[in-house]
Amino acid sequence: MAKLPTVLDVGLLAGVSRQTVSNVLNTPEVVKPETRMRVEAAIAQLRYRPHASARRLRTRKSATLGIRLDPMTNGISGSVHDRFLHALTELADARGLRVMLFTATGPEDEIRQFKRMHEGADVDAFVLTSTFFDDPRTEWLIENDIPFVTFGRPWGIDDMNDPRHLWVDVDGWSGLYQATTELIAQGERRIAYLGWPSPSGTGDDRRRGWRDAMTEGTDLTVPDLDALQLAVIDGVAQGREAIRELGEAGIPFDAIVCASDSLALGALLMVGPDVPVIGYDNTPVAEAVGLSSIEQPLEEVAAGALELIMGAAGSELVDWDVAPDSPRHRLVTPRLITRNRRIT
Amino acid sequence: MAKLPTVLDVGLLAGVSRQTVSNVLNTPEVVKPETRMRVEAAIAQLRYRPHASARRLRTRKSATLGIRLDPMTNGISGSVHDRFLHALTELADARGLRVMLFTATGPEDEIRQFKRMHEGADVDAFVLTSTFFDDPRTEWLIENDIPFVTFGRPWGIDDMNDPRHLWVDVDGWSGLYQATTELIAQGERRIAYLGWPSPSGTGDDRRRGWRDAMTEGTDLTVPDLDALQLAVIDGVAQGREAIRELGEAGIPFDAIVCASDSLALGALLMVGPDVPVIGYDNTPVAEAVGLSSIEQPLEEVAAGALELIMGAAGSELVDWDVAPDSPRHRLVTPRLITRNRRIT
DNA sequence: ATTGTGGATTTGATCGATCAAACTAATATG
DNA sequence: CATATTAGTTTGATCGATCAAATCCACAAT
Repeated sequence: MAKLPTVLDVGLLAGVSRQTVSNVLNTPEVVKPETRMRVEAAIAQLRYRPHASARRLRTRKSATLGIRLDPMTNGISGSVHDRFLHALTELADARGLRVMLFTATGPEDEIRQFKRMHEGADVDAFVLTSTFFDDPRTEWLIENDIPFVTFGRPWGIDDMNDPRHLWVDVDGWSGLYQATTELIAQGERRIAYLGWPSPSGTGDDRRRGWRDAMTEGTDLTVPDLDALQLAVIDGVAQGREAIRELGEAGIPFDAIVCASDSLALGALLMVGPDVPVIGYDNTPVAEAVGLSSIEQPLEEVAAGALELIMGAAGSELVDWDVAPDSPRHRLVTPRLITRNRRIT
Repeated sequence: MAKLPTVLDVGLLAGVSRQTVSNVLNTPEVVKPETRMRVEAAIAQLRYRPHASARRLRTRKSATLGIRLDPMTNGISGSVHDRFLHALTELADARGLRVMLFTATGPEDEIRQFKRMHEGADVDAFVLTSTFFDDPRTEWLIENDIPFVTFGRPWGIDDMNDPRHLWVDVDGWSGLYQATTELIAQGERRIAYLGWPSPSGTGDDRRRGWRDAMTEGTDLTVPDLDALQLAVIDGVAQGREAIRELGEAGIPFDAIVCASDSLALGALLMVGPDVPVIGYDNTPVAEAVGLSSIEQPLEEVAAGALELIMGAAGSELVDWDVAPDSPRHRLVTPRLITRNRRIT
């Protein structure tokens, strides 16, 4: 295995010094065009590639993002995180960035990992998913001045407009509002909401979307809405059970909107083909059984995350002193995918 | 942001040289126990962490595995790759290894990525998934002496016992054999096989499992089996259509075993609740609709991959000159998960 | 002819760790 | 007693790149 070429080898061949080679690579504008072309030819001829670790050691940058691989991907909705990961990796790749994975047993362990990877110059920044109320991870990252962006709004004490905390999120309110409004337009009146118990940032947000649409679009009273509003732990069995109980309680309903596809599938298995059901996440399951669902535009979320932290293009972190007016967060709108039920 | 401590700082505090600190970290057995303890105390006090890039520059090792993130294996079975990735990341983490992701537009592009990441000392070794006939990637990696392990047997010209090619795989033959045998034991006779067109390494392997079980366990003739053997592109709609055509052709069947959950779901939507169907991969969809399916033990696959390439423990690549008898491949056995249909 | 200016390029130092060789002191060998 | 031997530790060099400062050079202004 022949020794790999270095900047020096390239320089020797092109008749310039190592630094000029480095300049051609990093700041081409300072090199005279004809010199640059000669160096570029030498680079091509030797098939030179910069040594990533050497560069990182010197620059203290790694052009790498760290992201935790969620341990609890079981269940249908796991695919959301995975699809986000796909989109992120592809878009990062297009910018010359790498994505490094890690796992953690809990928030404290995750913080320990942050420290390790950041100190070792393994990663420049982190992408956090599944943020929750008063998340200790964001707190710690802010204190330690480590760049990061979250997929998910800060739900706790943290000011949503804190400029030190970048975030992208999907407007769950809008998703449920769209779904509910669509059903109302189709003539449904008593539309039930099958969601999760409070407090849950995303869950409460989605529920409000349904409630606002119902208040505006129907003449149902507050007690009516309260009766149609179900809150259970996420899961197919739980969704099914909740709808069964609703029916047994003698509360009539014409349609159901849900906080997840798991719940929606449960509902759907209970009510049969005649009651419209709309899920959330547009998972493969929804597609397979022909369930209408709300699609999160994860490519857009991933693109937003990268833009917030690295700017519109490139692989350098945004310098907030230089670009104080860069946007700090982004809310993307999901869209309703309408399908014809396939379960008979 | 205070300057991070280095080996020198630790040495100064412990009253030893930088090299001794390095030895404590890498070859503790050569350091006198009492010195070692003093150094360890200093490391703890300063919260010293070795700088990953500096170490990599010197050692030319990165303690990192590279794995390609499949381009949106949309559809239900995408979760297999993702589950494998989860298992791999967790097990790698336990050994102090990192997993780095990348994407590629095709085999040639993937080879270009191999080169970049390996030369830049970004990764020590690669894990390949979804190998296919005469895969050019394995060819290239072998030629360039870059360590790798594949999830999937070499299906082409490559000798399965080529010691330069490490692989782990799931015994698809056994999976289908188990499923078919189980159905025969339940009294089914005319069991159809819904699979993919040849040539397909995994597909052909699974089909053979079904055929062998049928030949041994029933008195069906070769023409019978040929009639019951369906080959279509993977997908819910395709599976459904294939079974519809089978019925229309007037070929009777009592049960169906499939090469994937997608096909199985399609079949299941066609035949209704009375015909037993068994899928493959045990995806969330299978769980949700109560479909029996063959589970691939992906944790075991991931563990196997790591053991082949890094030895039973540790984060150093196996040195084949030192350990010429290390195993070169591993075949793990899947198991049948039996469920009660939930689709009514 | 002298000095100044700015563009283009080169040189020396450095990032943090490990390797290879050298050194020290204590023990063993002939 | 002189010389190996060995365990434990230190010193010098190096990995490949980039930063900061120095140098070189052509050309203009005085």
